[in-house]
Amino acid sequence: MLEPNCTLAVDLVVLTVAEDRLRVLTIRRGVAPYRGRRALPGGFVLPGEDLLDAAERELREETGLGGLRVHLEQLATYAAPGRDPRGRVASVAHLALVPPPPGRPTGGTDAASAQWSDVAEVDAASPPLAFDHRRILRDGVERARSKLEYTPLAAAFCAAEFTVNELRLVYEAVWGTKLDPRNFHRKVTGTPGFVEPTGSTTSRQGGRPAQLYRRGDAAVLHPAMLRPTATPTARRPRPTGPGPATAIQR
Amino acid sequence: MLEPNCTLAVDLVVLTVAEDRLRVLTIRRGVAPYRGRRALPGGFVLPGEDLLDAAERELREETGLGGLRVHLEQLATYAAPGRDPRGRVASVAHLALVPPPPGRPTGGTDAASAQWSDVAEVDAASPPLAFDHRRILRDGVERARSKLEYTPLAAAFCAAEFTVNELRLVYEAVWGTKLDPRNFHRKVTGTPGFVEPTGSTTSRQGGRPAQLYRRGDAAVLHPAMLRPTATPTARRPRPTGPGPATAIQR
DNA sequence: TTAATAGTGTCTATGAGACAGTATGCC
DNA sequence: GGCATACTGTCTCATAGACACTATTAA
Repeated sequence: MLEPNCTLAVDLVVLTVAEDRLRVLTIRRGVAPYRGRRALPGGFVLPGEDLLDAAERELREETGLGGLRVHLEQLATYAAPGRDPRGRVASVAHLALVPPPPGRPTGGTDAASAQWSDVAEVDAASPPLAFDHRRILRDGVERARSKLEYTPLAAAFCAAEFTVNELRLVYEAVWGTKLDPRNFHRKVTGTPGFVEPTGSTTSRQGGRPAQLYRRGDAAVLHPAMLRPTATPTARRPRPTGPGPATAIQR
Repeated sequence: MLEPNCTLAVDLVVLTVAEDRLRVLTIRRGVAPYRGRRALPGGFVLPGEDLLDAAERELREETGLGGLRVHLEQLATYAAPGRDPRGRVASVAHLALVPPPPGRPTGGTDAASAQWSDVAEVDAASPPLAFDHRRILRDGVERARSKLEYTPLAAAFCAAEFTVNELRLVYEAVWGTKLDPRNFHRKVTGTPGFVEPTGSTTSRQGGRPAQLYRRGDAAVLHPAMLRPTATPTARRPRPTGPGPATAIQR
């Protein structure tokens, strides 16, 4: 047998979209170190427990998100020496995407007060999150942003049935951009496997009733839903003047 | 202080392209468990050592890849209970992309014989790689494949200066596809920040001398180099017959 | 009716892929 | 010259984005 030399933990970046903003679940630490500080929910991996199971258990225990459909995936591992004053702790961070929670999250055993907060505010908060959780949060948000580009995972932020409009609001909240509703609609319904119509409609928005959709069965999107880029294509200067369009090389 | 409950290790998926094939570095295990089996190089993280440093050290120690430029990034963490019979081991796998090695890799301390092998052969080998290394290898290869799409990382497989042709051979080896040399050339040289001309040329291929390039400074490619898809766009049936091109919906 | 949201059509610019054709080296 | 590789031009189709327009409900 080997001599154990570190403690294995999981931390959770739990994201949702509520009131058109990207939100993250944080807890207030009830014990040292960083007692009283906000932190990402997490905890130690039990003997005989795999990482994803530990993350799922913590999600239930600490956040009271019992029955929700969640998307859960491993994010990255953080094990810098000194990141935890109690000793060598390797934290395997996980990313969870959940639909908007019905009410306030309920604190569990060691989570004094779980709470949804605006991601930007948490990132800029003073004092910052405990440990290296600010970095983990940033990595998680960036992962979520890029996953929305090439997977149908935005639906994980919605209820089981949703309208195209609701899906667009998810994209806008996560990316922090505005999208053209009409082009978005065409793109979503035109990408095979992205969404499936349920056949029923809803008029919860007012206006013409909208079709309801379920998440489709595609694992990746073809074509992808690319984020609008600041430089639409790195804006190569268009040849507008007279003369040959191609510059002489060499 | 906390009671350590696991052992922290790093494993390496070291990939290169040699003779137009994607190759992975494996070692033969000199100690139990899985003694005599092929495995990915790796080892335990030292006290006070961060993960990436451990991976870098193992890369040097175990594989004799001393002075090479390498790209090294964290891949994922594998910690299923029972994955190592010696006890609870969390392996933080890393992905390394290296230029074609000048000679045979030299085995280090506990690596009896490091060796480059065809990725497909290793994946299909019997007996399979030790531990869960087959799964790790697959995840690493898939990561490399998709990273080539949206980053200029293919250049990590090349010498410091390379031709467009050499870069294309990298893509073809990693993706296992053929690419049109002419379109590839236009795309690579037209994507800002992908490659930078050095000004000099080479005629190592025979034929007209080729420009030499260095890796550019872009972190991501705009536009991306997408893998050719089996279904170019999920092939919606093209309207070829007479009559209105758009089918009536509903 | 108006307001509001849902959804379609169409135009333009750009990129992907196919492939003809030109450039420049070595034999 | 012949051949091989490097590179450019051009055509076609698909997609992204802009935006006019139609559809269907509630008040």
